[in-house]
Amino acid sequence: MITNKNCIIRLSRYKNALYRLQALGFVKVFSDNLADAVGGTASQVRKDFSIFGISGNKKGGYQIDSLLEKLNSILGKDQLHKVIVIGAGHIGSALMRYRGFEKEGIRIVAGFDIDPAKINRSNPVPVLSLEEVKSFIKSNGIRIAILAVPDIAAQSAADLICSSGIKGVLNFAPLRLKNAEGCIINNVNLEIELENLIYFMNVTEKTK
Amino acid sequence: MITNKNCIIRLSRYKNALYRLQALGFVKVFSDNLADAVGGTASQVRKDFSIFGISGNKKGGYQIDSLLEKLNSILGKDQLHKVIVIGAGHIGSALMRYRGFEKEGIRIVAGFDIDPAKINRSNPVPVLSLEEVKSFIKSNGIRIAILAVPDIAAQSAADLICSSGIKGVLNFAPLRLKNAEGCIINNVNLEIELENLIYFMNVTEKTK
DNA sequence: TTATTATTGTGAAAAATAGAACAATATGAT
DNA sequence: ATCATATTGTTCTATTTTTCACAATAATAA
Repeated sequence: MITNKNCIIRLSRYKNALYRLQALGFVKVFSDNLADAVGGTASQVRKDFSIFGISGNKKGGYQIDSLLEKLNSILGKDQLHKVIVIGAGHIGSALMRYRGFEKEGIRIVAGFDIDPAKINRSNPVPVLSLEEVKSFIKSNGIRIAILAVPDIAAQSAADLICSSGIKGVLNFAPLRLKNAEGCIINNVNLEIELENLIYFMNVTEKTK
Repeated sequence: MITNKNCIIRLSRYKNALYRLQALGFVKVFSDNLADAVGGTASQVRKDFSIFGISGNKKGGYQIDSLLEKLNSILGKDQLHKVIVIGAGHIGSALMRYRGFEKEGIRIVAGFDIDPAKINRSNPVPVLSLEEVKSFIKSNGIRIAILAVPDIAAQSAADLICSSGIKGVLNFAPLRLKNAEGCIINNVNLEIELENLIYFMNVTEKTK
């Protein structure tokens, strides 16, 4: 079992690059093309593929369509993923309106908020009461949630959805959550991303 | 020079955990407390600190306030960072309205969009025309930009702002940008984050 | 057909990162 | 004042990740 997060991220990047190449009319691709496209080395591309038993043709490179098939299968993209958003504040609402997920087979099917004023059942993506979330998860077989609530509410919301059957959480609250047994939590922390950027800006500036 | 991104991310997490501990009335902290708080090991905490010449007291742990001072200085948090947002779509607008950055010394001072309908000079965070971005960056000494434009527009927008003096970009477009000399680009790719989550959900499920 | 070339696939080497172990030592107890 | 204890700082070890290097081989050319 591969536990290298960066490796999986690279697979996603390869996949995205391959779609772009395919759109440009390319049919096959070499490891160094992909390396250029995602910013790595050719041997890392080949090693990544070899880990997952993906093989190409000596001197012939890789067929883009069959490569995409394999990557999509590894990444679980051969099925539609229904996702709910917890928290209909600025970030949560933006995610519900964001159209970029659809083409990745990710559909946001509902949002939930504790504030009655935010509830709106007639939205394209309806916003429901947080009280309904448990039954919604169960009756719709939802496995993935995006958590976009204020940090003070994040842990209790995480506990609620994980105990309701959610298996994976993408957490936007700037806070490390204790994850329930059998539930994976990935964090997206914009403040930390910016701090990181600032740190590396500063050190490269000083080095120069 | 430290190039380990994860290490810098951990520093941010330590910092955040320390503020929480401080708010709870704690004055000193031990490496294992911090390890628990951010999910690592005590020796990694001490190692991280030692890399940056941060020292505590044998048997006495670390003074939270002086530790915070040092971490904040390393992370460049002893100054206010003015940030602009390129693209006033769903994500860009949400970021402009997001209040979480302020307490981190990050102030979004303006947004820019190519669509005249999006321009609004009387907003709390004004949305200006993309044509003005170069002069705005120069006259306000802006060094950091968040890029939240459609992927088709991302590279040209990145080229524009980098050539105007931007030194760091947080890119939300699901696309790896070629970075201009002297400009650092960090990517936040929500599709890839979700794919990653899905992959690890699937493998842990199969393993079980 | 045979030689040449380009590219893969992978094992071995190197580099980077994390973790364990423990001497050094400050603190508090007796 | 001495002892016992808790905790740091750092060295050493282990693990993970990346890169190198090259044999194997498929495609192309002569």
